[in-house]
Amino acid sequence: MAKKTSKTARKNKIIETALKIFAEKGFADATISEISKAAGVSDATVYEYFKTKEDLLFTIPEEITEEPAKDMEKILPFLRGAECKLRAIVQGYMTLYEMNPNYTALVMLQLKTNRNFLKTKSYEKVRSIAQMLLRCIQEGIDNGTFHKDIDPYLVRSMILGTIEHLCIRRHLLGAPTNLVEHVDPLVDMILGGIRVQAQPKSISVHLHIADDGQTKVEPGNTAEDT
Amino acid sequence: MAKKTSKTARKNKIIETALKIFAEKGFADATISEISKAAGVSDATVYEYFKTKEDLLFTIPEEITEEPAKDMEKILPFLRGAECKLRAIVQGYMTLYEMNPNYTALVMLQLKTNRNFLKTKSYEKVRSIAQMLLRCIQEGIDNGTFHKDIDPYLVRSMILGTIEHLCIRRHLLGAPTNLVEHVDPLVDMILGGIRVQAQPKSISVHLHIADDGQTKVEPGNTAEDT
Amino acid sequence: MAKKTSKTARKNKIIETALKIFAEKGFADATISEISKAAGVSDATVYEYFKTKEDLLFTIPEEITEEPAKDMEKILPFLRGAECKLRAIVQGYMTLYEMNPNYTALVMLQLKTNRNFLKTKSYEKVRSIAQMLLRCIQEGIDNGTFHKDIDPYLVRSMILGTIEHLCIRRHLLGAPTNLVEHVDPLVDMILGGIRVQAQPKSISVHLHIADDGQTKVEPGNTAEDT
Amino acid sequence: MAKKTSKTARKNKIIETALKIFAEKGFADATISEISKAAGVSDATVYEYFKTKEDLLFTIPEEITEEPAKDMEKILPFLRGAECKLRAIVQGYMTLYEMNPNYTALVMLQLKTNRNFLKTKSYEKVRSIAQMLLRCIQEGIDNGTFHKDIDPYLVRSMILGTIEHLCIRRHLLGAPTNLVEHVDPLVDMILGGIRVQAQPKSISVHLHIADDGQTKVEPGNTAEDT
DNA sequence: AATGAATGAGGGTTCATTCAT
DNA sequence: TATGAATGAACCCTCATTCAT
Repeated sequence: MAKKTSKTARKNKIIETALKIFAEKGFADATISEISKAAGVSDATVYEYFKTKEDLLFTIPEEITEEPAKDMEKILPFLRGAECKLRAIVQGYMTLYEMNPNYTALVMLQLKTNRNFLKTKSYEKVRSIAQMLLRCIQEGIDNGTFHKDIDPYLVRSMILGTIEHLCIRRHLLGAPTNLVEHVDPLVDMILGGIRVQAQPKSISVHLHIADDGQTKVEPGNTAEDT
Repeated sequence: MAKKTSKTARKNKIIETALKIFAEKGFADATISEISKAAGVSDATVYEYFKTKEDLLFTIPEEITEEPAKDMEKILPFLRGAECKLRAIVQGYMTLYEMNPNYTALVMLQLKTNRNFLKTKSYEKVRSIAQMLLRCIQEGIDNGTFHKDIDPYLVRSMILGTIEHLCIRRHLLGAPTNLVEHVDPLVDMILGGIRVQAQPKSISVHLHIADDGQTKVEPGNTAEDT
Repeated sequence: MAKKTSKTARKNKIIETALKIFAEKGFADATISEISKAAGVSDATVYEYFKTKEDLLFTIPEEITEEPAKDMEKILPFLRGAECKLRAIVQGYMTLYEMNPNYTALVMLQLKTNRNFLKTKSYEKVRSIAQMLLRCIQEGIDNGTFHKDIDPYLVRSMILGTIEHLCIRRHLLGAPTNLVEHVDPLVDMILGGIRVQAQPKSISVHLHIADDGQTKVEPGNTAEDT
Repeated sequence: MAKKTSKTARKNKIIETALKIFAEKGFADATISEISKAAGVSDATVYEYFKTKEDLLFTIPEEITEEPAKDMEKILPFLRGAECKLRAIVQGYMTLYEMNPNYTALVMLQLKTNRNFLKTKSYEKVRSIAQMLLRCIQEGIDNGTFHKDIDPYLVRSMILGTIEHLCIRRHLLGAPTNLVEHVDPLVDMILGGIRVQAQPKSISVHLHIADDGQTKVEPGNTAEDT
């Protein structure tokens, strides 16, 4: 009846509500009428903003992914070295997923499943982050940080696959409560698997030559800290 | 009409057909009537064998997973060392998924999504293989092959996540045609990341400067093998 | 629930009911649920027998037209002369429409309007009667009963148009209660307009009274020329 | 926004657009929003001018019929004889319908179908022309031009029914491209069927009994004059 | 006067599931 | 045991219409 809220506010309210309900019950089992009721609008109003139920589904990630993707693009240029960047991207993913459990469930269980999603503008945005990851791996290979003969696509699949697996476990089993704390262990393992000899590490030797003529050699700090 | 086929044969026919159709159209978009028609039975007959549509879905992996799981259990005892076993399990997964695209699509897109599946006998079988993987990682940790401080669950998530990511890519994008050829690159990278020797990659050099003025250099253990 | 009636009986019941309701409220304003309720079946049952609401509509005339069309085909060969046949066909139409007011309303108000109906098997049957009429007019022209230069299509349009106009008036205004009584007036007027000579009616007699007292009678040529 | 057009211009624009769309898609399948968009106004504006969708439909013929009806009323007094007038009216109809295909489709398929239309002011106008036709037939009967025993309503139904049949055929089948060329054939046939001279043909025998004792018989004048 | 925005009301259609035969 | 036949229960979506601005 009354126009209490701005148009975009209404639309966002619908999107938020849909996100919540789609995440909880799954796309197929959620109904528009349930969403509209929860959003405080009528069924018809939902269709004012979204062409179909699926359109509503596909619109959700568009806005959520927008900001993180842009942020990551701003951050990366400030980081030196493929390893740093890679770690940053992984952290970005983990943070995003940890802070948006509903969105995570939606992506993992409803969107990745959906063939039509691949044709979507939303998917383009999602993909853009995945492409940063790929470029970063490629960069590491090109500048000799990573092994020449690794398959960057495989590495990316390892990273994304792991993240997704953790997210799904978390959603369905409640398993790893905390996602971000897996960033370093994960990245370290990945790096351990693709890094060309922990090069610099091997060089750091600390020589302590004592007055007494004794020379004491201590191992360089090569330990990774997790 | 006439009983041309044995009861189990009928049931299997239904399961096979359901697998195909569920994989192609998704659980929600497939209809019982479509499946029954394709299986050459009536709708009602499907309900003779399966309590509900979901029951039919959940029954599918039970039989398919049965044999591979048993095979793996037989094979593992013959293999020495966590690395070997781990490689074998990965190969088992990849082979299973590569040879059964429909089953793979079903697992990746329909079953992993479904909360109810977790309560299923089928899921138990699927889990049993995942548990072998976990035990094998744990074994590596225990006997010093793998780093003490790695999280075996995370490692398993890496392995399974990567496999699943490859499978989904293959299904939706047609991307990696061949799955099995990724076994060694994947396992090697994983091992590179968790193997104990990997740590000391760093070329630790021990300098013993003796009183006698002699300096003795000993090579550290740096062996990496990719 | 219980199968009280045979399958065809059910289908016919639905058709009858639909005929009644479509005729009363119009296709657009009638609802399936209304029809199914009146027919004593469920909505879903209607869709067991008919693919869509429009399919149900189009199926109706098929059966109703079937018999009259066949009857007319049997009758015509027994009639001699285009005029007789034409009169018979008109009587057939009028009788059919007079005895089936609902069907008439359906045809006049719902079907004639509908473009899709033209692609229908039902329409073929309806057309077949109209074609008999056309052939009959053509026959009259060919054998000299009717004027050579009349347009048989126009004549048919006159006949059918008049019939339909009467039917619609009757349905909407209640005007001519009786349709069949218009058969002869209508046909006579039509014949009056197209007959080569107002043949039988005109009693043209030529009297030649000869000198010899003989009176010779010759039939006169009364040909009309338009 | 800006008031670019006068109020009546707006209204007319809506009416014209509605005519077009109703004619093309049918009343039921056309939507207000479609019409308003095509007319360059908002949905709500349509409702400023017309109370309901049906009201809009019913308003359409009012203006279109107005002029032709008045014209015909002016013309008729200049014509002598029922036949002339009848022919003029038929020509009026045919011309109107030939020149306004959308209007014709609307009348034939949407308005004649609609019970509510009968209660409309628009219908009154439409009827007024039909009444002229009736009066003209009656006049012919009264002054002996037409048979005493013909039913003027039936004759009118013949005329209007034929016209309408031709119009519908034209609209749905594209059949007679040209309507006006059917005026004379139609009217001639009608006149042939109802004109008084047709009857006496049969009776008129001219006997010339000559002085010379010869009796000469001449055929009566049965020729129709067109 | 004009409209953007919202919605009530409803309708066609689908399908998993049941049950008498 | 197998199934033809029936349906209850929903759901997505549309649109004429309203009203505050």
